[in-house]
Amino acid sequence: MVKCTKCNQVHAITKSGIVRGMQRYYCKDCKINFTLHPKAPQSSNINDKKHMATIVDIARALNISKSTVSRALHEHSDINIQTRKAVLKMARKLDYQPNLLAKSLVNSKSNTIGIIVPEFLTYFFPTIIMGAQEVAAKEGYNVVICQSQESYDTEVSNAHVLLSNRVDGVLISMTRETKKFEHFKSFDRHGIPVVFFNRICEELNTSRVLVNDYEGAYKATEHLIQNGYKKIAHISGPPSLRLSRNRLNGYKDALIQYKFPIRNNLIVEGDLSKKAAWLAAQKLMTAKNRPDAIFCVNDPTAIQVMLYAKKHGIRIPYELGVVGFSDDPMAAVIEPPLTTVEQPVAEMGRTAMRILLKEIAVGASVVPVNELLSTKLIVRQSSTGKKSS
Amino acid sequence: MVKCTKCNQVHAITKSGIVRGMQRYYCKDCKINFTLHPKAPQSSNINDKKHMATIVDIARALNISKSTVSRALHEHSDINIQTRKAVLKMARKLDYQPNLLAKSLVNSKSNTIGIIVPEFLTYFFPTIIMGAQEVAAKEGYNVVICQSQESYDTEVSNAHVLLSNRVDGVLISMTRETKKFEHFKSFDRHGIPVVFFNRICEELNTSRVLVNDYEGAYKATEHLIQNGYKKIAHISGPPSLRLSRNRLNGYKDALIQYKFPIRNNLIVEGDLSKKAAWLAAQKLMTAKNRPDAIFCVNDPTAIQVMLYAKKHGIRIPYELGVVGFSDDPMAAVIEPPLTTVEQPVAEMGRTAMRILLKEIAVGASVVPVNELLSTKLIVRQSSTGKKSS
DNA sequence: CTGAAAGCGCTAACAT
DNA sequence: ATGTTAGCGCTTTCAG
Repeated sequence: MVKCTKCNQVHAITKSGIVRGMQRYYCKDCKINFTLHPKAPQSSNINDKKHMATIVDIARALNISKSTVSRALHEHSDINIQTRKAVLKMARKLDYQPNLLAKSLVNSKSNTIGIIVPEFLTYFFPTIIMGAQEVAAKEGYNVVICQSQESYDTEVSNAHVLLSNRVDGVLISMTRETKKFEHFKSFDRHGIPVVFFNRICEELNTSRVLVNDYEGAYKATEHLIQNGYKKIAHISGPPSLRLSRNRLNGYKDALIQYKFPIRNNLIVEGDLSKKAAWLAAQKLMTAKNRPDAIFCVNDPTAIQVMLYAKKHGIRIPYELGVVGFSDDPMAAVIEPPLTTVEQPVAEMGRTAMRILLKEIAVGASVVPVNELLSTKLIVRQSSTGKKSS
Repeated sequence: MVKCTKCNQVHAITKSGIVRGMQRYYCKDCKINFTLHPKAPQSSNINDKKHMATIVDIARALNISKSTVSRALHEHSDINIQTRKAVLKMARKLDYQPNLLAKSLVNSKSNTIGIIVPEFLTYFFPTIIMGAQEVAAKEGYNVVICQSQESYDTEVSNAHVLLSNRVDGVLISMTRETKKFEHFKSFDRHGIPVVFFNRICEELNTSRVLVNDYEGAYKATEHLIQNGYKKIAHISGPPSLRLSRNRLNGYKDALIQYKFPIRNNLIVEGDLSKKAAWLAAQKLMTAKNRPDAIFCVNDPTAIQVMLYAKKHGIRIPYELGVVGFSDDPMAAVIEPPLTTVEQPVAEMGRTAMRILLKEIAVGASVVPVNELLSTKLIVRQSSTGKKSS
């Protein structure tokens, strides 16, 4: 309630325009115009434990304008060096922390990158994130990480969160159950670049970073063949993911190349989870015509196979050869050590982030790139027992 | 350059106050006042692929005020149900995504929690983060994760980033080299609640979540004693961390309780890293009077000890008993399976986040709580060879 | 070299 | 039930 400065009454006041940004009032009784001046800066506010200093606080303390403070803080063109020093000093004194929310709002640029991964309990995604963060940090970007937990709905909600937080770009590895892509497209609609890695979205024409899954799988299968295994099975990933299909194809083509038959009962579909891996192992090893080797879509799967074999007294590598994919640290520790296809995990994160930051910098829609990193077979003892036995 | 609306000249123009938020100009030549009206909303803007719809776009489209839109979007008190529906429909049509940056700025509340961890490559911290995220998500909070990488400088910079991003609260597990705490105190200075977990800061009077490290270590050591081991060594963590000291004390007290001598040459300080663990194992096992069991400060350390033993043909558990701490998934996979002290890792994250959110909700400085979660000894084969042999 | 003003998108107090 | 206004903290023309 505004009171007249003269009669101190409230009932006869009407507004009468704005002058120099201040509301002007008119008292019908006293017939005067007046403006309410902002209350003197309550010093209580600045001393308030909770108050975070702003550029206005610095400006007031130095009796200069906030524009000058802003410029001083940004080593802007030509600022009086004295002024600059004074501002910097005061900023430190007031423990000034720039409010990036405000800055982002003004600039329509949050300097934040979103990452969506299905999980980060196995070593794979954390390592990718580390690589990505390393590159992002160098360029002054922050990273917010979302876990979709292999759930499509969660992934959709992750996408909204990132959009609402106005991230400048997004790195994505899809869930295994994602079949609709509207939530990804909305990034594009708003001009937010997206780079897929590892589990890419084939329906969208964005940049992608992958390892050569086909080649890795081919080498793994070839290795088993060359080590004397005859009935080589494969536990695959969900066919919705291209990496599953590529690894499956690598496996098949190696068999074909070496004139091995492709038997459908030796190909069991998993979903990359431990549980599915265990069931697949069970299915394969209890069949009449059981395999003497298994190439697994990833290391966690291979490790479940080994645990299953151990539990049932199946000797690795003599009765069963096993090869995995990823070189999970566990692979080197399990007994016998697991042969696996090493992929440059951290490098994948770095590469994806590098591409993304470039797309952000360029701004306009760029031609998507497809980066294909190569793999390397790491031979350990889980796959070398047949020939020598 | 403002041109007079009448004479179209520029030289005689001066400003003459602001009316209804619009700058008013005066042409000295023509002696008229005029206002430059904002150019008609360029419809190009709305159709612009990049443009993100705002409440103003919705308001304009519906010819209502933005407050009404804001209210409709928030199921506010009493809004005409028709209006609400229209707004919601238009919001969907324009693919409206609320700008949380703006919202946070206005509310001085970002609905974001910062987490600082030393690393997230072992399973431990990712699991904690998962637990924390789970609780945060339920309350509508986002989480931004920072890795200090065991570096004090990085940790300081992490703290600044979180402060600048105006997180509403912070969860921290310190680096092993943090000895100064100014960067933590600044959270408190700005009224941002902090909860430490696992690696707490003893100098700060904040809430903390820990497991009963002492008790876990005591049980582990007691277990080794009861299984017939006589010369029980300990590879500890850096004494800067309280958890190291607590585990060390648990170890010592168990020895004392059972009237075992405490020999300083059987206590080797590690730093939780693999490398230090390997060196510690080497130091212990090449000493004249080598131990017949080692209680390790954590599982990664214990695993290095086992790998060292394997490499040098030391048979576990017969010549050397090993116990770890944490129940890392690797512990169950290594051969022989590793006896370890299980701690409720995900629960630790959940508890810490619950406490933090409560402190945020209460607002004022609350009495810090100390949560102590309990541990459980998981007996596997790495520690049960002596008695039976 | 510095200041004044506008505006980023939103909420909320106030006024109808 | 809806509109008006101010302001969150910052950057960025524009005008001296």
